[in-house]
Amino acid sequence: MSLATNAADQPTLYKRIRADIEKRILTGEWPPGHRIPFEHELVARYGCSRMTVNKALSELAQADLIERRRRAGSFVRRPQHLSAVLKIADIRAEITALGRGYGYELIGRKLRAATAADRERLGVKKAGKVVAITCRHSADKVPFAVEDRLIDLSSVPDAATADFSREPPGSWLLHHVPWTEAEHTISAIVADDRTAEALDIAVGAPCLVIDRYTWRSARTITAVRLLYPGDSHRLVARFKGG
Amino acid sequence: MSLATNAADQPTLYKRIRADIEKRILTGEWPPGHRIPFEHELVARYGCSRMTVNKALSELAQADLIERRRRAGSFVRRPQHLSAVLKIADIRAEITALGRGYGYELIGRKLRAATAADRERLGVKKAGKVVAITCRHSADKVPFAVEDRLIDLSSVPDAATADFSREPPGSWLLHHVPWTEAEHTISAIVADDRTAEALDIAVGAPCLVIDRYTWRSARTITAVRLLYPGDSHRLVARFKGG
DNA sequence: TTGACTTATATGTCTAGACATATAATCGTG
DNA sequence: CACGATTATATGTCTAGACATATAAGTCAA
Repeated sequence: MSLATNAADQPTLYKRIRADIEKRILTGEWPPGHRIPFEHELVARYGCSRMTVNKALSELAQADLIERRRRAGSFVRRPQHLSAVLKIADIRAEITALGRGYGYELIGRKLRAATAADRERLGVKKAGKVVAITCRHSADKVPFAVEDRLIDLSSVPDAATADFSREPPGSWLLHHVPWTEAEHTISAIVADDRTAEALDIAVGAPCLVIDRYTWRSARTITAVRLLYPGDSHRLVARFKGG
Repeated sequence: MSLATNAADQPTLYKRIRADIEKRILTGEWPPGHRIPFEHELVARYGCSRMTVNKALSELAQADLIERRRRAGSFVRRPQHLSAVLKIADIRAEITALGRGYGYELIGRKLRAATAADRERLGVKKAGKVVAITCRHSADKVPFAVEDRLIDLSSVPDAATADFSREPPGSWLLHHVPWTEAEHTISAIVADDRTAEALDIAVGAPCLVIDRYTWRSARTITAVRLLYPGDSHRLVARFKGG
């Protein structure tokens, strides 16, 4: 005989409040800069305690949809710089997710004392050992990307003995080393002889370049350059915002 | 004579709890999958009420750093697909932020009934009017990007009368139309005659291409293609993750 | 008009409870 | 042993208060 305690409302109250406000913001009814009702007004409107509306508003603030100012109130934030969540998965996962057959080929692997160029690329000052890896990823036997990677062995000693002949270094690192920060730089180049051969495209064809640097608490882990055939591969970023 | 009520701790308690846990996750001390202490344990450790630790844990969950499961506990999430926040600001803001002089030039503007190609590009089915705009952005008098844009007038009627000869359409839209969702596609091409001339680069030089589609609640607003000289311009994405 | 001081107020944080609910673990039974 | 019913438990939500604190707004004197 026990019925739902809250008659016919699926979501919890604070979620309903949050969704109500979010909707008004996204539909433009409350434009950027608009002052949202005060907490005590929402308390009156929804007949709940202040902690409940506070939770709803706090989450909206955490999501950067509104800005809260003491004594002044809460305001709809203006569409911040267009920011997109660019999902760049591990290449193997990316190809597998596309339902295509993943292929991997280790082209070269060298363990050496860091040269001046290596140190500059990794952004470290003192000397140390590094592993340099070149490899190729393919999808359904067609070259998908070539990878040129440098791993700092003082940050990741295990990489010296890891077997990269079958497991791609990106996947290996992802599962062995936690990262805290990274940076991508995206640019375009035209294929030189070596790149053209590796990707099986014409010399002078466009290539998309991703340079990725990964750190763990200010300590460099790896620097990698990925080259994709530019006219075929596409990076897609989807985002939401106010 | 009034001292701080809480002796020598700047941040509030729940923020300290949150920061403590975040640190352990980011340093790898608590790896992905690790169960973090139960709320009642944290309550005992910090000597506070459950609502306080609950607030800390809820925020970590909202930030996708941990996952909370009823009866089971809270767990460190595994590094989701590498996801980067790619900040692609309004071009004018981007150039200004670099401390360079922004220049803008409207190359062409046409108001027309949507052609089949327009409709396909915007992803709409029924006919309607569109504005097609071509323009060029420059930094310190040097071509920075050329823009080729289509605006759906059924979504943004004001765009028909807006003056795009001085204000770039991107900035105008950003300030007049709230967006809810967008998608970027990044690729590389080599410059053809027209592009080479517009960007003042050689024919066959690499170009970075960004195609951006913007919607407002499933309604297409605009489709834009931006072409950047590929060897000079770089998109930088920074991100954090577990 | 300007600057310094005071006050009012909205948000920020916190408590000590309460009941709801999903689900892992246990217990019985066929 | 397999499977369904029961129980224990950690999180989820909520309340009715409390005091802290930043700051917009008002007050008043120079």
